[in-house]
Amino acid sequence: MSDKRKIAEAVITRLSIYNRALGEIGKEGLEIISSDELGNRIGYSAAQIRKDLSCFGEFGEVGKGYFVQDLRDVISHILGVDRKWNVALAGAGHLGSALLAYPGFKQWGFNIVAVFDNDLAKIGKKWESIVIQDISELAKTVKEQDIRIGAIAVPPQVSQEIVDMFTSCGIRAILNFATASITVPEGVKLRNVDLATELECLSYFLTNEAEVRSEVLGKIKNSSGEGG
Amino acid sequence: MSDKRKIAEAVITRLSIYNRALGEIGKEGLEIISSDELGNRIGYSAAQIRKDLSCFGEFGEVGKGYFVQDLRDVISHILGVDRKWNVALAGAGHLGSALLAYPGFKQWGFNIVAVFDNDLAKIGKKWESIVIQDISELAKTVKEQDIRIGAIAVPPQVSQEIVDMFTSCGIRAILNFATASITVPEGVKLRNVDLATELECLSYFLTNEAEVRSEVLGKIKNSSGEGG
DNA sequence: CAAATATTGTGAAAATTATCACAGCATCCA
DNA sequence: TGGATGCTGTGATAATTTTCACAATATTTG
Ligand SMILES: NC(=O)c1ccc[n+]([C@@H]2O[C@H](COP(=O)([O-])OP(=O)(O)OC[C@H]3O[C@@H](n4cnc5c(N)ncnc54)[C@H](O)[C@@H]3O)[C@@H](O)[C@H]2O)c1
Ligand SMILES: NC(=O)c1ccc[n+]([C@@H]2O[C@H](COP(=O)([O-])OP(=O)(O)OC[C@H]3O[C@@H](n4cnc5c(N)ncnc54)[C@H](O)[C@@H]3O)[C@@H](O)[C@H]2O)c1
Repeated sequence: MSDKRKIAEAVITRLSIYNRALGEIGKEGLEIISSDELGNRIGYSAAQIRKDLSCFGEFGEVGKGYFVQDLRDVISHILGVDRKWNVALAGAGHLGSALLAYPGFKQWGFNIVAVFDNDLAKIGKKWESIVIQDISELAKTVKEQDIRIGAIAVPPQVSQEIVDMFTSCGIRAILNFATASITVPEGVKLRNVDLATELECLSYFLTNEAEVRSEVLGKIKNSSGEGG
Repeated sequence: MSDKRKIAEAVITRLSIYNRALGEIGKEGLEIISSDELGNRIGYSAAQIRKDLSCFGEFGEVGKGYFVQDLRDVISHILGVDRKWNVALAGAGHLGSALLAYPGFKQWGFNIVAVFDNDLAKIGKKWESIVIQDISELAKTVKEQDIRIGAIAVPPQVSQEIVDMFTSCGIRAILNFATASITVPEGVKLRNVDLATELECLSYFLTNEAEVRSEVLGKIKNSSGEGG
């Protein structure tokens, strides 16, 4: 059942999680895995996994399970990560530098090919082969370098400005680390990495649920936010 | 209608977002705001906001709206952020250092009071008043310093180990930055900050939806991941 | 070979979540 | 004063998401 209905964002998020798990499983040398076993590892139900996959096609072998490598290739293709993406980073401060130094992005196929700041002390400095550019060059560079994804690591007060710069030069996908309420035009996908919200959810849990829940401690549960 | 039913995690996440928006609105000097206007700013429907709040009580004034400061206080209390929380950080590498240097946490009431690593070159070094400790001291320090939240910024391969250390010394709330499939016991809340997943969702969007969506560009939409 | 076992893919049912729509109250305005 | 307006809180309704449960088919075992 792989017709082109609107797929829920939650499905995509889980696909990404399945994909990572499949990578780990592959490294262990396992060639085939059932939805049940995969689910146990990552804390989702077998039915959920099968339903999610069924949005895109039939990839399993009845009575057997899924070929780990094949399923991985399929999911990678669905996610569009069987290619490289060029990423621009705005803000070369503490967080921006950590992101730049992080080899994970490149490994996953997301290349930070340009970095922008407005601090004269930083502009012109190099990180590996990338020279930090003046923020005013953003639009030009985005076009020249075929950049499709923008990452935002500037202070909250200016984050909306940067979003606007990105969207007006054609960027359709933005990863925002600034803790601010920002807005994008329709047709642009924004994902927020919002530490304040993460911590506040933990705080809520500790305040309102932790005691009650801990009574039933013992069983293992999932790894994706619903640990209780 | 504020009885003690199980509240959906999504509600808590939004509460946190409302709270931040209320902070910004307060700074602008506005004293009262309607659910409708608040919703417009952050991309949620007025009904959604009212429903979410109604899980906890009645905080608005009919015909008027919500007192910005009062609602903020109420939400802060619900989230349990009208107090301080002690946080332990495992891993003082690139990301760990950025987190340590980030003043936001303290401002929000989350104090990183202890940092752990297993690299002898790092152990003993100071960041402001915090000395990086050997990871083996984790349990002792967590108890001594009344630490309730653990943050994980170690390499993926060892992240599950650290989770186990945290949970076995009583930590019930964990914020994980390592890109790995990890698991926690029931009664422990885990939130993952998973950049791989974030980027892969963007990649999916660019690959499968961006062109179609961009036809209807123009209208402003919400700021929380559903920008399309 | 037949019976037992494993596992998928998927309709149907259940559960959860979001939206609608409006009664009811407060405020404003003439 | 009284009618128009603005906005909340919520029951009802709609939509979405997850879980269930099983037919269909492959594999293993004796
Ligand atoms: N550091 C963290 O661990 C962390 C954690 C959570 C959230 N954040 C968020 O990430 C963002 C960056 O945090 P940080 O700690 O790196 O801050 P930072 O101050 O170290 O870096 C911000 C950088 O943005 C640059 N900048 C400022 N205005 C700019 C503009 N108009 N155009 C281009 N560049 C500009 C600054 O020169 C600086 O280099 C902030 O919004 C912060 O809330 C950071
Ligand atoms: N840096 C980033 O921007 C970034 C982005 C996304 C995800 N991450 C994830 O965050 C984690 C940390 O990334 P990083 O870039 O800071 O890596 P890093 O290598 O710079 O830092 C890891 C730190 O953990 C320490 N460590 C290793 N094993 C340990 C153990 N058993 N006990 C205690 N400490 C130990 C190391 O000594 C090092 O200081 C990784 O899991 C990575 O996947 C990082």
